[in-house]
Amino acid sequence: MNDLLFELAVPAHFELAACLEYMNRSPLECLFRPDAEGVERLFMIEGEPLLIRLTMPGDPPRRLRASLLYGSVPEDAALAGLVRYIVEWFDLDRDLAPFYRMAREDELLAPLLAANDGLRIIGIPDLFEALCWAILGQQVNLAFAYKLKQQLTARYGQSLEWQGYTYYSFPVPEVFREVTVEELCALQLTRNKARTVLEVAGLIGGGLLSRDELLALPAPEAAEQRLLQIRGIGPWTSQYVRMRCLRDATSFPAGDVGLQNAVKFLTGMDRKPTPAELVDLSARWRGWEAYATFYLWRALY
DNA sequence: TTCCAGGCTTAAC
DNA sequence: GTTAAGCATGGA
Repeated sequence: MNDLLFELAVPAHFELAACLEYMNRSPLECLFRPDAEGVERLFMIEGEPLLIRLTMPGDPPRRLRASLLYGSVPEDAALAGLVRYIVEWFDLDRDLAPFYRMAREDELLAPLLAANDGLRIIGIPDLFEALCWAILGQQVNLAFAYKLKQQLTARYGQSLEWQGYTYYSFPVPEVFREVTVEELCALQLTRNKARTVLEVAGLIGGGLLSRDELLALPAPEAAEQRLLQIRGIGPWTSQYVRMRCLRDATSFPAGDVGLQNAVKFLTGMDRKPTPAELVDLSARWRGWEAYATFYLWRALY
């Protein structure tokens, strides 16, 4: 089966190849499967698995095509939700022209534009997944964060085996209702991470926290404050979620050690810049801090 | 062994 | 409000 599901027009400054290069950064990524031409991802729609492949065929390729590899064509509402997910995943409805105009003149960003032309912030549209990914990534190296995510997903998520490969979807918050901190610690989460994951699962599963609610707040800063009320979620995590899930282009995780290392490397500093120095530096990226960050991260890999 | 990694909390000033 | 110390785990 390889049915056309839908096609989307893509904006200027979008290159699937650049996005795939980013998505391919870790062989331990378990929630999607990128290759040279496209990416595959498992969705669970009303309990039914749906395996999708995204490509950009044609020459010149100007449309993003979603093909159905496994499952049955969803009904209109579910299909619309899937389209929305793809748009948010690749940040397709954002006009990047202003960012490119600014970044082309920027000493630090210009070389990164050239090397990553058409890269967009790869989003994590699902709030629970985004929060968990951020929590798992606190204070550990990325390889280990991917390992934690893989173990959590394999244990509590759903999967589909198709043509010899196992695809996974991230667990929904509800499955953690009876899960204990000890069970998560067995997956190598620290007690703090385990407690925070369960706390967030309870809030989202209980209807006390949602992406829509955060987006409905008057300002991104308000969403950040809401997330900061949760024990185990600090400035970095909430800024990260603003950037990857709430799609706030102005979010700037100044405390991010990856960002610090990228700036150190690109400027030739003999030490990492302090968060305060990064905030000062980011003034010239105003309005596009999250995109600057995402591109700066690319200097590390 | 030491140091670092896409931090957070608590206690002390 | 700001800073320091403790935490906890794997990888280089």
